[in-house]
Amino acid sequence: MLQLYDSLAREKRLFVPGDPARVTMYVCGPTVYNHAHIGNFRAAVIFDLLFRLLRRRYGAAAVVYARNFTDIDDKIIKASKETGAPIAEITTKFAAIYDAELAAFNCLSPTLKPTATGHIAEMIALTERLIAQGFAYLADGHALFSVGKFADYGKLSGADAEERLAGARVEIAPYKENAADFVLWKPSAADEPGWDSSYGRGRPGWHLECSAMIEKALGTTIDIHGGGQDLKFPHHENEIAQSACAHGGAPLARYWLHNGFLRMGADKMSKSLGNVALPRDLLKKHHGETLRFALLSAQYRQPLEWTDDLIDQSKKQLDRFYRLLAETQPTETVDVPESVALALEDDMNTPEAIAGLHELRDIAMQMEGEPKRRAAARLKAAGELMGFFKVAPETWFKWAPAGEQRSAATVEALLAERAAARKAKDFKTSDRIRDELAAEGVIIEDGPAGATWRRG
RNA sequence: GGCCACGUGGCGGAGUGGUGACGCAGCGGCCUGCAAAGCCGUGCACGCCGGUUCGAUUCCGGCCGUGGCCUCCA
Repeated sequence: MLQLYDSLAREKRLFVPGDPARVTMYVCGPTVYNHAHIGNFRAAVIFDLLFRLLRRRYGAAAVVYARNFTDIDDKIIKASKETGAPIAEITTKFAAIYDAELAAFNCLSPTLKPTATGHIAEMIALTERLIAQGFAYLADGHALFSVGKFADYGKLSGADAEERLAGARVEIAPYKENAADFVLWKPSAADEPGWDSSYGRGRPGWHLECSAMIEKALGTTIDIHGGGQDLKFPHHENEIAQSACAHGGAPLARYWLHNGFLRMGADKMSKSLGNVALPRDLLKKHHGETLRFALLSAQYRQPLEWTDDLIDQSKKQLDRFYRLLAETQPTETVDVPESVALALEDDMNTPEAIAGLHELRDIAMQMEGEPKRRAAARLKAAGELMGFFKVAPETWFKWAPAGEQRSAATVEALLAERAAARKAKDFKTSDRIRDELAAEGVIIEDGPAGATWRRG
């Protein structure tokens, strides 16, 4: 019984897909003109988790998850003009980086990764339909959506458009019939990229692409639409309006999910504030799985403080789990224990699920032999559902940030030297070696079977 | 100004009308040559003021504080 908080209904609702044999989810992806920041990744990781939960419940083949790349946009045009690089080169590059970095966070690849430029014809057709039906109009080379024609406008964001605009700081474009109307299509200057349409050469507005891609890739009404809180207005509000009007009133999505933000100190993390942490930099110092754990340490709708301490705590918790897995080497496939599954199915209560992981570990630690192995397998299954335990425990404990680290071979050599010293009860030497390695982040642990080492 | 969230112990962060989150850090102990890991034990937590209630951190009202959206944004 999967329950999800629906932002439109403003309550938790039992998830019932339109067709259990084809469950559809769409999430707004990045505009690919520079590096994503860790806040962007929170959304990606959260919806990856939901993707995993849906696959578990309905079968991997039954879930279609689409996440787009916005690859035509004024910021991209600007980046191209500034760097001299062709637009396609910029967007291809940053889309590839985005995918690769998310893979390091143990995110599964979405089923579909549509691009805006791959759906120009659909966007033009959608706009023509909206114009023909009187929901949109042409003015000064622009195609504009007439917000007044859609009675439910504002339902998602909780305020009608006029109220919002009352406090807006933007100037109203003179060609708009009403201040709240938004652009479907805008004209392109000669030196700007554009496509020919029946209403002139131009390019799509931001909101149009998602409606067009959803319609083409997933259908008229999808099960889940996800994105960050800040996308509610105007982006999602506009998507809802376009799609509903183009589809005779059929809703765009059955469930709307919005994730909360990462905070850096007192503020929201954002590029304009300059307080961003980039996965690109973080991955140089931390394992992607540690960062994934950190992102999941708060419930997805709540704000989360992003600090170095949070990353450290995440690493330590994963160490505890990996330690058990290293010791027991479970390989069998078992069902995900209820404690964790139920927590996740309750609107993705990841903190409670993580508490369940700790409980599973505690249970296993009290056992010996085969029962311990089986108990460890349960922990492994639970963690894997959340996208953890992707690597072998040995790999986990020997992982080091790129470069500058002492090689495994020299650590082993020093360990042998230390073992000899300990045998001779030369603890001064043995402690010196341990301290030396500790200074480099290599931790030695003496056990009954000799010393082992890990990177801290 | 309009709309919307949130305020839990040193820190991160769940949850609940009446005992326990969980984790990190701390403290005491066991284990260890010493450590580490592990184990055991440990800590007057729920912004303030009213109200409802036998009883509120949990419900209601007010206040204070913080944050988000209203402009590209996860």
